[in-house]
Amino acid sequence: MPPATTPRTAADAIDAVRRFNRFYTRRIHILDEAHLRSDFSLAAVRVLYELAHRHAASAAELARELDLDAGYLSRILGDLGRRQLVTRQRADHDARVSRIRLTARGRARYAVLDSRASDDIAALLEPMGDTSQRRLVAAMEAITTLLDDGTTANDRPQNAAPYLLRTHRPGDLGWMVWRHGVLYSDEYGWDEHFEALVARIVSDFVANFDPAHERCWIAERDGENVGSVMAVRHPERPGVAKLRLLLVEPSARGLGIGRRLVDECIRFSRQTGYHTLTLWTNSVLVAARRIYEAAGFQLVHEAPHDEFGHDLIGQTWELSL
Amino acid sequence: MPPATTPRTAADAIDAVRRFNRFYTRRIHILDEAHLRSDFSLAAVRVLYELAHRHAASAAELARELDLDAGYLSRILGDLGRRQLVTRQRADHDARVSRIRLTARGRARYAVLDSRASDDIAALLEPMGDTSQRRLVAAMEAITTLLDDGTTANDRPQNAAPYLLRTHRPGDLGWMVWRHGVLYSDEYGWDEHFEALVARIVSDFVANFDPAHERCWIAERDGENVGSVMAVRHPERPGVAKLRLLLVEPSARGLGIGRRLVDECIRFSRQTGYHTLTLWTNSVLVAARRIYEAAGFQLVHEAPHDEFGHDLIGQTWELSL
DNA sequence: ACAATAAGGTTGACATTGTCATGTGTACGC
DNA sequence: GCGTACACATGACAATGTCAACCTTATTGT
Repeated sequence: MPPATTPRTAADAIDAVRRFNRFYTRRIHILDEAHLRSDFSLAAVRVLYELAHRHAASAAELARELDLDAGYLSRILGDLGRRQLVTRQRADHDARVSRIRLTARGRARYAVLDSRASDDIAALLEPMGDTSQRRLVAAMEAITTLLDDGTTANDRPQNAAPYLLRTHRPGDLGWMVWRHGVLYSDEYGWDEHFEALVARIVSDFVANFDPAHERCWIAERDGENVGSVMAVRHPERPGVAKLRLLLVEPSARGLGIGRRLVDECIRFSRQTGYHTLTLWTNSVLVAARRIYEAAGFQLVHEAPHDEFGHDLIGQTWELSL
Repeated sequence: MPPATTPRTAADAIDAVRRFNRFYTRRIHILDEAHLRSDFSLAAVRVLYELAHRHAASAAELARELDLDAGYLSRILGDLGRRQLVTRQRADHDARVSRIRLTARGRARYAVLDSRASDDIAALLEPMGDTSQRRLVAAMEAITTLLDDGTTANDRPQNAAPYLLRTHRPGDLGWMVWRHGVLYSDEYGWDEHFEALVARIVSDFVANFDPAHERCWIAERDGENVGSVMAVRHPERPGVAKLRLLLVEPSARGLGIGRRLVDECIRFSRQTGYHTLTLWTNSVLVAARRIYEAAGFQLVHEAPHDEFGHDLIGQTWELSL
């Protein structure tokens, strides 16, 4: 998984889309080959699919839905009818249109095709691992959602939030170390000591984990992690929670994710019974600072330090809950 | 389409993939229509594309790459040749194969097609907004990466050195935590305690780092990390080095990367003056075990443990240098 | 050196798939 | 009821894809 290259220009995005089209035209040929092992054409299979998933349909509906030529479709239906897989009868309300339905026979034939296709996909997914599968499915759903709007029916409600928060899963903690390391190196030139600090925090989190009083949130979009934060018990001060490892991927900034993560932390800390939420940050992180200020945090302490390979000013912020 | 749900069962994942296939077969028809406004067939356009993006090709290469019937392709090329868009000449090294190249004319014709296709995609993307565009591209890249490994990769010839080794850079240590967490969870069901252990190892590595006697290697392929290992001083036994965090991505297995990483470790340890190289692993990791055995490591200790949420047998292996 | 075999490419015959124009019957507004 | 639009069917045909036979050149094994 490459660090999801964000397109810099419109041309890059266009290329990426075209590259995907080429990739998927090749691929779809391979994926859709269930029909090759049957005596149905791809078009016929698609028709059968549509019929199996709606009670009855008119030819015009099918043609529109599948983008088939009316004449061509007529012939496909004729053939399916001859093989007694579908019935066609005049619609009551309009003698021009024909109600097309699958016969029991047709339904049975389709079931075979269907399970064969499922098996094919299962074979594709099987060696893949849960994490990858989830990512694949999420990415496919994202594409569908993003492209669907214009052309196909707008029958879907406005998908509410383009991201979701969840607690951590295997791999997430490592992801946090990785992305902190990469982004703070890229954006501020911090060295590996920062990455090591994050690794330490993460490992301590697991070592001392108290599910009732501590939590880690991951912001996920299209199956891809785009943000994180955790709330842990302050090691020395009872009743005080510590917010740590707030991060939002550059590609997902400006959506209010950082804000949302901090809010979630505050809500949790308050509800859990802490009286204070504290955090340590650095003066150079201005975007984060704004979030903390807006949430009501007060700057209580500042001190210069030179970890991470730079002269920095560390800050402690606190919020009374 | 429901708001990006994560699949609960394998069946859900299969359905999701099939849904996407159906969606994209419809969609690709619409996206790829640039060729409809030209006097080239889709297949011909694909051939032109391939030719435009490589210096020259043989018919067999094209047929393989585009999954076209040899006879069909021959005819397409014949037609393109007649229209003076490509030239075909015998290859020097093998009189059976023909070197096929685009002529200047062909290049010009392709450029028109190409820009038309770009315009189409641009029109698709234009109303979309930056964030959505980025999401779309990221999702497409994710799918390509996830699906590409298995099938298309096989077509790729064994290019000489498909990977390179280097020492670690910012982000690499976090990457190691992440991938260890994900892969051991996917493949063996290990829990976050393993991930935390890796994070601890990584953070200790940085805290005590002695560049002259310790090192971390990353295997990189196509700019992507695909493997790792590190050699560190044994904390208690002077003169003993420890090999840790050997990992190879599933997509890059079978290329001898694991072997190579271990060899590198041995070479380094020997050269640095250690007298022994030791490592801790688990009996379930059979692939790794084979590498250690082949490299001459001896099993010196075994003990059951139940970290990581499973009953496991830990093993210590050693090699005299 | 030579036969057997395989690979690259071409061609003819053919099947499948898709397109277009046209025709028939029906619905509907005026 | 007349004109127009729609649903569907059909004929004619073009485009696309498949298969097997064939020629030529390499490669392999003996």
